[in-house]
Amino acid sequence: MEFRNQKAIYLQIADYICEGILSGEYQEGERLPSVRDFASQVEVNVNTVTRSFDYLQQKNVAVSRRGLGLFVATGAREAVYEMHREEFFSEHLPEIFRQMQTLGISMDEIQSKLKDFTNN
Amino acid sequence: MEFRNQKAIYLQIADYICEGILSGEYQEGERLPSVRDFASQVEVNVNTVTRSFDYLQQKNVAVSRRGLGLFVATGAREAVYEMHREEFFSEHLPEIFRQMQTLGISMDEIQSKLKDFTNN
DNA sequence: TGCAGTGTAATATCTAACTATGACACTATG
DNA sequence: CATAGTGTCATAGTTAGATATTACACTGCA
Repeated sequence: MEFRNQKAIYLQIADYICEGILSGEYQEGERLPSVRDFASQVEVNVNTVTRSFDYLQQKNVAVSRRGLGLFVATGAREAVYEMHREEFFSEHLPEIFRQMQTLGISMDEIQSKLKDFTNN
Repeated sequence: MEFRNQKAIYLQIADYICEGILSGEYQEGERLPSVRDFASQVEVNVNTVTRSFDYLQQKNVAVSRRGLGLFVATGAREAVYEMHREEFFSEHLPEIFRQMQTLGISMDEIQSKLKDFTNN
């Protein structure tokens, strides 16, 4: 897993898990990999994954059961969907629009790039 | 000036200045506000602005003259333009496309939001 | 020359994020 | 009951970013 500098690693891991939930890779009620498995898999410290897990619980996306593991919460998929949609439209997209204005990039250009993107 | 958590403040200040250069607010060869002016204006420490200035010099966007101030470098506008365009197409846009896929957002929806954006 | 306004440098403190490591409590299973 | 695999807690150390403060070197100008 490759990380970006801008965003905290534990948040990127949480995002990664959320995408797994959206895609259906992780079903509601299903157990997620253990902190230690995750840590070695993405080559990160256990504490960092623990922080991701804490974050997911705080957002009602996951529930931990001591001695058992971390499980996808019921209603998690819808919760994640709403959260990400909200963030997308209120934060990411406006920023993209701003940059398009500043850089003089047209919607046609975006359309063209989208074709390239979906073909690769 | 409002800052985001995700990105370092000194980089956001640098971005702000770069946008001023792109928009023509700051012409090439023109002097930028002093570190102390900037610091009090955006309510940030002098050291943070200094870091922004260092960054801009490192990117060949500005040149400092001791005792005089920081000046927009010749060719800065084109340099900033290329840098931001590159970043936009290789990093921001692909991320947006990924999220569109994950969240099931169509290009029509984006078009519609763009209209809202440009009208406000 | 003196002074105010420049960038710059040095030092110290604080916080968030990440790492390293060890330990503890709980659960299922043999 | 013992053990392996869970989450969790505690401690300590590192780094980047931001702050606070003081001081220095340079420049233009009165």
